[in-house]
Amino acid sequence: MSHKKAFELTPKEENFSQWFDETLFKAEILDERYPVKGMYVWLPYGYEVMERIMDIMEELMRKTGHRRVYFPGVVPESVLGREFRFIKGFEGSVYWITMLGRGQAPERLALRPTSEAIMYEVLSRWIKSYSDLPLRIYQIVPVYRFETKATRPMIRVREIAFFKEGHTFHATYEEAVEQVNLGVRIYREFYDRLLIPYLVVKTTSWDTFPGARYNYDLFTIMPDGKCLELGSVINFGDLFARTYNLKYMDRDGTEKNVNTTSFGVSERSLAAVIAIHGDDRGLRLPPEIAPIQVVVVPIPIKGSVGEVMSAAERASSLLSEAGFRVELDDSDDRPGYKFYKWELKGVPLRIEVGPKEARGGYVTAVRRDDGSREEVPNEKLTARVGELLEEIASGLRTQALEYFESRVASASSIQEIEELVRDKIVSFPWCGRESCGHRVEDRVGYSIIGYEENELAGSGASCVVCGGDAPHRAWIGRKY
RNA sequence: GGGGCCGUGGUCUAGCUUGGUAGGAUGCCGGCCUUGGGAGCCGGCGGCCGUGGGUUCAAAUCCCACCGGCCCCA
Repeated sequence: MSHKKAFELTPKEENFSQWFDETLFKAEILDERYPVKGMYVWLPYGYEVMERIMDIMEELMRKTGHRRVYFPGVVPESVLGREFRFIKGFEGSVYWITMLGRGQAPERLALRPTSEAIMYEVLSRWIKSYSDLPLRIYQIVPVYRFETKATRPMIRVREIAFFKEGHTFHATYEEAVEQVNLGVRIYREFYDRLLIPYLVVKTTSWDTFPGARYNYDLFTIMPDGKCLELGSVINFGDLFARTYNLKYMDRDGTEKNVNTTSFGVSERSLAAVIAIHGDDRGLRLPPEIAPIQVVVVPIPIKGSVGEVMSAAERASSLLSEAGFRVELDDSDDRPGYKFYKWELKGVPLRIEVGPKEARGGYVTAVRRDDGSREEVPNEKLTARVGELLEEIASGLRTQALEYFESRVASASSIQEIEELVRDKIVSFPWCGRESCGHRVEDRVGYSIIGYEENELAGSGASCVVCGGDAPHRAWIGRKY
């Protein structure tokens, strides 16, 4: 490996994994050098981006009637164990606390791998009547999963540091169905605001979360052509309720089971932002989540240091007063060095102020999304910066969509799937029968990611296996 | 889950085959000089060579185990 400068990256196309790891470290998102496998340190800059992402999520959750709570991170085996009924082999991916101080724990305790069991244990005491329903809560906490040898920062981790898990409780199955649809809408809006293209699919019956009636997953496609699951919305019906004794008294005086759902997203949302928008120079952050939206770089030349610095300061404070997040980089480094540094960190807009600008009453604005530059007169500064940030967001969205489109394809026969799936995520018509689904998976060698239900209804499409009427559009491809 | 490769100042790395004073680049600190895409010069700082054990007069180097990382396959 040849030597790289502090801000230099392996080209993204050449080796995505390496590009991703280097970017996380050099842009100061994560420190990967923590000595526990699958766990990473979040650096201030990375934490700030993640906070802004979670702010969007919280805004959406509040708007839709979900309230934030906190439940403990430790659960006794006897409580978690009831869940194992559904989730075979789950025990093997739990972090167990077996010692308490110097002594053996009387009962093993688990670090939460997810919080259904923890919450349901308590909620059976909260929920007594139909008037206690619906109940919608969420929390943002770390969860622990001892799985996969092949850990990867932010994508396959053993400590999910930012797990937003929503849990809802309903009187009827129909309401739970409505809730799941709401959950999908929330996630759509969330990823729309992150400018990330995605696919919403229902998972196949044989790949559905254990203990669930059905679930929807959101996927995006990473630069190495693999699907990344970005979120999941699960309808448990009353299956968990029966295990955890979640009952309520209905209007008619009879006791009924509560219907439950859960839905979660994690720091994978940031992984997608970084992977999809990033380029060979580093991050390209959407303005909404960029900790610094505008960086002002003064370019002092001997003899004009004073006027350049004061023009830069003026621009910086004007923008700051107008509500933009601005950084004036008046450090001692040379301008070129600063350009590379802030580009790596993904700052959407750079304002350059040199002697020409200072004297001419304007600044030079350079966009991170496409590198284009323009002169902005001082009197139009704040208005134009606002417009530019919007243009940058839409530029990023357009580029991301173009990439996404280039990575998907549709097939109408198994043979076509086999050809296309080599470097694409492929859709195909499916009748919905399990045997036909398995047949495709066996032939193609990958599993079905999920299907868009009734997306092809009435189109006359025929199943790639049996040739029968195919109402569903299924998707198949490589997965993380 | 199966197989392979690797671990040397913050970062990247030479040295390991054939045991004998750990070398460079970058970074960091101080100073001078500079600033329109990673400047230059002078001086300085920074290493129990991943951890533990073994072989040996002597281990970064050879052997074993563990921890951590990367790659390929399922």
